[in-house]
Formats: sequence, structure tokens, C-alpha cells
Amino acid sequence: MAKRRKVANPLALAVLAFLLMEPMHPYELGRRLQETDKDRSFKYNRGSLYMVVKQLRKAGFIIEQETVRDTQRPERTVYALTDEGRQELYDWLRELVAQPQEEYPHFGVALSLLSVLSPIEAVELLGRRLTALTAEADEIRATVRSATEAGVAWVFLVEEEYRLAVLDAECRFVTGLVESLKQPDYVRAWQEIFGRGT
Amino acid sequence: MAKRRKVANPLALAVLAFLLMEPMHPYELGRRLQETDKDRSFKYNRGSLYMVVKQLRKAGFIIEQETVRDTQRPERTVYALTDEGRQELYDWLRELVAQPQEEYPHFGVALSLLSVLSPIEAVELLGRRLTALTAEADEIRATVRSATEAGVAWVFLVEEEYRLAVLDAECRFVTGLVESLKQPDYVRAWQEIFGRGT
DNA sequence: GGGGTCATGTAATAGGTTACATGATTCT
DNA sequence: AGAATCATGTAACCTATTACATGACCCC
Repeated sequence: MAKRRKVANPLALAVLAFLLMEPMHPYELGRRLQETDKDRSFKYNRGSLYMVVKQLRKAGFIIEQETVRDTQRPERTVYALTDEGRQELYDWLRELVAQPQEEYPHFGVALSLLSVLSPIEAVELLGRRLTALTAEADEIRATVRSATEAGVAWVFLVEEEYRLAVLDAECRFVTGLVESLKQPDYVRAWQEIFGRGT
Repeated sequence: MAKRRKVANPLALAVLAFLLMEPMHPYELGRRLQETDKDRSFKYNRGSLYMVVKQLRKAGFIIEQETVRDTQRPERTVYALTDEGRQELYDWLRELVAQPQEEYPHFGVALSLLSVLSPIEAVELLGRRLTALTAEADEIRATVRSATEAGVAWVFLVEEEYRLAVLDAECRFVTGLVESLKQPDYVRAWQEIFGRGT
């Protein structure tokens, strides 16, 4: 159901969105992307940025508008959004909002192999995870609080709220899981099956 | 903090885990990986499998054990886990359990750009997402139920439970978000800022 | 004015996906 | 026996990340 995009990297979506406001050259894009989204909702990397820009140009979503030369800095090419680009931005964004994508969180595969670890060890490791998750959540809460106090509108913080919601859910899940792993039934069953492997 | 793995693709972790039980040739691995994990916790793809196997061999985590030729099928190479491979498996698994990784869910970037869409449209799209999420959750619940009835131990279903926990949290979040977007304050503010764009 | 660091981009390499190839099995 | 499908791999093609390069600015 999910459409095949000519340019699939989520970074490209952000680029399109920023060019919606005004034309810009790649470096400026990079600067703004980083400062707006301190590497939270997408992965920033200069190499990828230039790649994505090239792809977007080839796909006709952006065009070189002019090449400025401040006579000191290297030549910089300013890109502008095309009509197709705006179209793509809206279409893509709508799809991402309306249709959940298949995600493959790292913790998922770890869980699917959890039985490999001894219950005792698993409990200990999960305890550490819980600590880390809690710290992360606290940090986000602090960020949100200070941004709100600085007058940032809530709509620009929804992504943080989302992460918080997911983090909280994961905390509860892990807590429950730890309890299950401590049940003597499970410990015994594990012993019988895996004997004393590593 | 997260260690740099010689082979980073999560599929490789699954391969190591399967080779822990017994040596196997790649095709057999592929078959089992697919049937065990109907593409839920990691992304399966034959091309990637062969690539990963090659990488693991180069890294010394697995070795060619023998080359069988049933005299009709093409030659198949059977791989076995080395001691370093077992070590890597445990080390990697422990890390994944204990330390949350940076994830970049697609919905995250969509949310960070949500203000681009009109509140009315956003509400409609989120409604569709909610439907999809609910269906997905129901499906997982059904899977879990039938597996449980078939006698599968809960530990082999934790990953599904995890997905359920996250899905539920997302549902609640989206529901709340829809309410916020409907607030007249927000609708008015949006109108003022974005006037009548697309 | 020379050493460090910022600004800006390109090129080399590694990673991953799709497309292709080829013999075997099965079905009618 | 020919068509369709399964089993099994390889190779070609993109994508993404790291490493490198080069000129400008800033500080003593």
C-alpha cells in the first residue's frame, strides 16, 4: 500500500519542508535541519544531505535557482521547490500520517531472541534498560518544559510528546517483563531446556 | 556507548542465533528465519541474507563446515558458529537488551512537520491511522491467542506483546492529538499563520 | 602570520535491494 | 512433454556513511 517514492530517505522530506519556506543552499539547509531537530526525528549526516539534494534535483522536486558566489566562500547553489516538489511533500506527509509503516525497532529482535539468555541475566539487563529509559524520558520532559516556557507552541513539540508516550509504554512493558522472568516456573523451565550453556 | 559491530545488520544477529542450534546452509537459514519470524522483528530479504553470511564469514564469526552436494541441487555450503561467533551473539544481544538504541520511526518525522497540514486534514488523516493501528493490534492479539492455544510458551511471544504495548500507547497518543487539533484556538492560530496555502 | 577550527563540498567505500540466472520438481 | 513454480545463488545497481580536501576566519 505504501507508495514507492523516487527519493525515500526521510531526510528528503525534511528538506522539502524547509524549502517550502524559502529557497536555500545545501549548507544552510544542513544548519537549519540540525538546529531545529537536534537529531531526534531523523538522522542527519552531511554526506546524506548532499546525496538527497542530488536525488531530489534529478527527480525534479527541486531546481537550482541561482549560483551565488560571495566572492570568498565557495560557490553555493541555491535550490527552490518545484510544483512537483510541493506535491510530493504533501503527498508523502499525508501518507506517513495516515498509514503506519513497518518499523523494525532494535529491541524487537532482541526480545525475539530473549530466551537465549538466562532469566537471571535477562532481569539484570532489563533493569539497566529501565534506568536508561527513565533517564531519557526525564530528559525529554525537561526539554519540553523549557521549550514551553520559552513560548514554543505545543504543535512544534508533538514529536517529543510522542516519544514520551512510547517510552512510558516501554517502561511499563519492561517492568512487567521483569516480573514474568522472575517467576520460578519460568526459571525452572529455562534450566531444563538450556541446561547450563554460557 | 553502543559498540561498533563488524556486522551491524540485525539480520546477522538472527543468523548467529539460529546457528547456535546447529550448523546450516544459507537457504535453510532463510527458510527458518522466514517461518519463525513472519517478517515482524527484522527485515528478511534473500540478497541481504547472503551478504550477511559473507560478512560473518569474513569477520570470523562463522566458518564453512562442509560443502554438500545432493548431486541434484546446486552445491550448498554448510556454516557453523565459531567461538567468536557465540561470543559476539551474546555480547550483541546483551547490549541490545540493556541499552536503548536511537530509533527513527517514520511517524516521528511526520509529526515534526505536522504543522504544515491544515488541522482539518490532519484530523482526518489521523483518524485513518487510528483505524489502521487498531486493526494491526487486533491482528497481533489474534496471533498471540492462537499461538498460546497451540501451546507456544509466552517467552516466544514477548516480542508481540511489546509491539502491542507500543501500539496501544500510540493509539492513545493519536486520540489525544486529534482532540488537541480540534481546539478552536489551534485552528484559528493555524489559519492566521498559514493563511490559505494548499 | 601561523595554528586551529569552521565552512563547504566531493570522492571512496561499504551496505543493502532488485533483478537476473539456472537447474529441479511438479502438475496436467 | 511443456508450463509453471520452487530452490538457490550471483551480479548489477542504488543508497548511505566515512574519509578526504580546500579555502576562509579567528586568536594570539
